[in-house]
Amino acid sequence: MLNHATVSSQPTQPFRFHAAATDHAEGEDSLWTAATRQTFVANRSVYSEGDAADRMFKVVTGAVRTFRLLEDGRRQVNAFYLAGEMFGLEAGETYHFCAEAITATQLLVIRRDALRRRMAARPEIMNDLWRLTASELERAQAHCVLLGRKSAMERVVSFLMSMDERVQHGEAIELPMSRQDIADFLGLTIETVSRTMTLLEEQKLIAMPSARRIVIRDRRPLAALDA
Amino acid sequence: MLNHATVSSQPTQPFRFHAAATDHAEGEDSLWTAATRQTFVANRSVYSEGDAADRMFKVVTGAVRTFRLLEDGRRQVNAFYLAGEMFGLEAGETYHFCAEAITATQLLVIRRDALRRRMAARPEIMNDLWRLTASELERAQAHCVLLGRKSAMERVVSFLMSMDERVQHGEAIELPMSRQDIADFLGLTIETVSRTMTLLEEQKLIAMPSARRIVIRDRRPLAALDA
DNA sequence: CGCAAACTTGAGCGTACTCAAGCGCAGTGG
DNA sequence: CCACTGCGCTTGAGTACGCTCAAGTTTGCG
Repeated sequence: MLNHATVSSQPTQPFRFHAAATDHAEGEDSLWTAATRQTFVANRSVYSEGDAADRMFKVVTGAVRTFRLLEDGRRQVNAFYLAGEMFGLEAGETYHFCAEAITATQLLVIRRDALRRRMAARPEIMNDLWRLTASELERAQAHCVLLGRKSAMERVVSFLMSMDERVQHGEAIELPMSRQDIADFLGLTIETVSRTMTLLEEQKLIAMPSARRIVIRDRRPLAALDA
Repeated sequence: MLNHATVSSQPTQPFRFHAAATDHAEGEDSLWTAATRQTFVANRSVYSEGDAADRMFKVVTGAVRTFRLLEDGRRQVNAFYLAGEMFGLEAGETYHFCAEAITATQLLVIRRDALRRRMAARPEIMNDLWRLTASELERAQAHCVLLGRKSAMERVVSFLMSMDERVQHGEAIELPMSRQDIADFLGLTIETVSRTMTLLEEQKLIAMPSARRIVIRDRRPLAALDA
């Protein structure tokens, strides 16, 4: 049985099953050992809105974005998934989003019928999947607060702090996604994201060795903005 | 067993179990017949953020809002729940939102341990609750698109269309919530909501016999705006 | 090295916000 | 019966934050 005490308390972070579930012989590993591995080049679609939701994924390396498009091309990025994070779990029959690899990406893929078989054998798995859905819900709700009520500066800081927590960071945060991806995630334009980051750099709160590498220089005021 | 084919295809609408599950002797009713009934006056809190999530609710009459507050008083309304709709289901141990009665409201209340007992007896119920969580997730994600990428006009129209579908409408839509509630739901200010509705009225797309009563006059262009 | 894509910067604009006043309706009391 | 009051809503004027359009600049890759 999976460790139920490890549901993330961080609503901005995708759910992960306990990484060190060594005392659970049939824990996480039993789910993903049956999985196949699949490699995607940058910008390759994993699935599209409306596709039959017959698989679930876990990022091994790389990064994935899920998003929705409006008719006129406006895009809302729903979430980014980094190494160790799972996505593509649907209760219904079809996906409600598009998912694309951001960079070269390796995914573990588990078929839904395999999932169902395992659930039949060990009903606790259903509970775990429910909690995964619930943690995605929590994340989406927190994102609504950001999109509905926060300024551009607060959004960008919130994003950077979240990435900082999720990336295994030696010094700098490596951003796999473009400014356009970030903008579409935060409900801003690419120019506003760029300007806001420049402002943070001018205020010496962050450093940008390159556009995709961010170093947090002064955590305190950033955390305050991320209330 | 509940009718699994009835997961709402409308992401903007809270989930309802099939209303006419007459062929399922132990369907929805078996869940809520064990429930107690509780009455709330307008603006009375149902639960607060951080409270132990030990109960789940179903609106009999009235309306409920769930929301989150930031330190400085900014508020994001997550959802409105009308008659027949359920809320307060959490996978974790505490609520992530505040819930308040908007008007005088009657709720069915089911305790979580009762829910757990029923799940133990009939595991399909867990599946139904998972689907309820999943439909809330879908709604939240659709709301992210609205908050991140839609104009004030599109947001207001989207809200009105959603209310129109959910309220059992004879002619007019009766809004239980204030302009402030709507504004905090749509990520706008009260003035913008008011101005936008006035504009819709001037364009003869809606009529407002009173501030809380809205009549859809020309559905076509409104539906186009709600793409 | 050269090109294209990604990112940054600048100038001007527009949508939605802020601040403020006015309106309308329901409830209350003279 | 009607003024009074309070609250919710509307309307107005001015502003600001983030967007649009348009160069530049940097980066990565062939």
